[in-house]
Amino acid sequence: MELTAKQDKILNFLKDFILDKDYPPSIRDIQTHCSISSTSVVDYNLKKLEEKGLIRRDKDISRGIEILGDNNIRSRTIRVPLLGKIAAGKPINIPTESSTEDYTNAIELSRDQIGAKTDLFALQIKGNSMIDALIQDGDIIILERTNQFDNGDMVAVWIKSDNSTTFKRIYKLDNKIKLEPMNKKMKSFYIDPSSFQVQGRFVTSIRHW
Amino acid sequence: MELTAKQDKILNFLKDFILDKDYPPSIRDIQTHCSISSTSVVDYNLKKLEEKGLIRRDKDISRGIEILGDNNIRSRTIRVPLLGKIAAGKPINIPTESSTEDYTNAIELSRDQIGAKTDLFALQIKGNSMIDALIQDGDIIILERTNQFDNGDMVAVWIKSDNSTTFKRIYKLDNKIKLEPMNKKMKSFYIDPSSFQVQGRFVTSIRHW
DNA sequence: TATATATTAGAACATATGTGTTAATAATTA
DNA sequence: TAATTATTAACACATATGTTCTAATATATA
Repeated sequence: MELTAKQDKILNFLKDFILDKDYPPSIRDIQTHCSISSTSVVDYNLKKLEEKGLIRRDKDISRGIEILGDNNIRSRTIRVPLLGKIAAGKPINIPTESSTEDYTNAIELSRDQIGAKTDLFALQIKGNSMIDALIQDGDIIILERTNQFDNGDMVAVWIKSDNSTTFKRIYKLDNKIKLEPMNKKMKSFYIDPSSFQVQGRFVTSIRHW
Repeated sequence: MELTAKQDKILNFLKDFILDKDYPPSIRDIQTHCSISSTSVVDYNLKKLEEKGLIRRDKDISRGIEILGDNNIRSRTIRVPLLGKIAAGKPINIPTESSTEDYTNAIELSRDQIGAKTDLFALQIKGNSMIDALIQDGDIIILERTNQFDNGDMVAVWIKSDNSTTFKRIYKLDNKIKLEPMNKKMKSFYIDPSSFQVQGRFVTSIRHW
C-alpha cells in the first residue's frame, strides 16, 4: 500500500512541523506548506494516511493528529522502571506484574538499545560480584521479564528453597540446572529443575556516569 | 520562582496529556481536567507558566503549547554520530568539527546516560583490547569532544609522532604524559606534553545487543 | 488597617479549524 | 470507448478554541 506523492509530502511535513513546533499542524497549515488547493483535499489525503495506518486522527479536535510507528519520534524512547538495587547474592524483590506503572524511579532508554523487547525492568548493581560479565558497581542492568531462557543466559532466578532471587548465568544440564555466578571466585551450584523459576533475562547493561 | 499548586497541576496535566495523545490539550481540556472554573483562569496561569520559562505558547494557535526544557519528553533524547570502528592500537580518524551533522550513522541516547554534556560522538570497539575497562568487542563508547582531561581519564588521544589517534587512560606526570592501555598485557608509554592532543574523553559505554 | 497586587469568575467575542456538500477533473478498469 | 473509481476544487457551515473585558475575591504589602 504505497503513498502518493501528495501523501508522502504531507507525512514529511507532519514530521517536520511537529519536530519544529512540538504540536501538530492544522489542516490549513498543511494546505499552505504543501501547496494544496483545498482543505478538503488535505482532509481527503489525511483520511488515506489514516487508512494506511500511518497516522491517527481525533475527530473534531483541532490539530488532533498523531504520527504512528517509527515515524513518531516519541516512540523512539522507552521508559523502564528501576526496581531497586541488587547486591552480591542478596535477594531482590521483583513484582510479578508490571501492573502498577510506578515510574517514580525509571530510566529512559533509546529503542536502539533494546530492540523490540517489551516488559523490561532495571536493577542497579551494588558491588563488583558480576565483574566477569563486565558489570561493575553502580552499573544498571536491563532485564526482560520472562520465564524462558537459553543456555548461557544471564538471568534473575528465584530459588524456592531460599525464597530469594539472584542474578546468575544459567545452564540446563541433563536433569539439573547449573547456576554460575559471574565471578570466578564464587562457585557454581546445581538445583533441581522444579525448584526455581527464571524471572528475567539480561538484555543490556548501562554504565552509570 | 516557584509554581502555585494550580500551575503545578496544569504543568503535570500538560505532560500527561501530551504523553497520552501526542498533541497538546486545549484551554478547555485543561480547564476540565484540572477542575478550573474559567478558561480565563487557565489562560492566566498559562501566561504565568510562560513567564517562568516552563512553556512556550503560540498566539492564536489552538493547542499551541510547547513544554520547554527537561519537562519536554522530546528533549530527553539525543542523537550521537557514530564515527566508525576503533580497533586495538589502530588509528581513528576524528573529524575536528562536529560541523557536518551527518547523522547517517547515529545512535540515539537517553539524556539519563549523558547528563548535560554536549558535542558527543560514538565509536564502536573492535576486539577486546579494552577489556580492563570492561569494554568488549562490539561495544560502543561515547566520547565527549574536548581537549581537557583529568588524571585517570580514558581519552582518545592524538599522537604527533605517529599522526594517529588511540584510546588510552591518561596520567599527567611531572614533565611527561603517561598513556596506559586498558589491557594489562600491553605496556604503558610516555610522551612529551607538547607532542599530543586529547581529542575526546570517555563518557559511557553501551553494550550492543 | 489601608493599599496594592495577585488570582479567580463569568461571559461574550473573534477566529482558527475540522467537516460536509457538490461538482469537476484525472486516473483506472471493463 | 464507456464506466468506474480516485482525486481535486471551491465554498459554506458548525464548532472548537484562543482572547478579552469587567468585576469580584483573595493574598500580599506598606
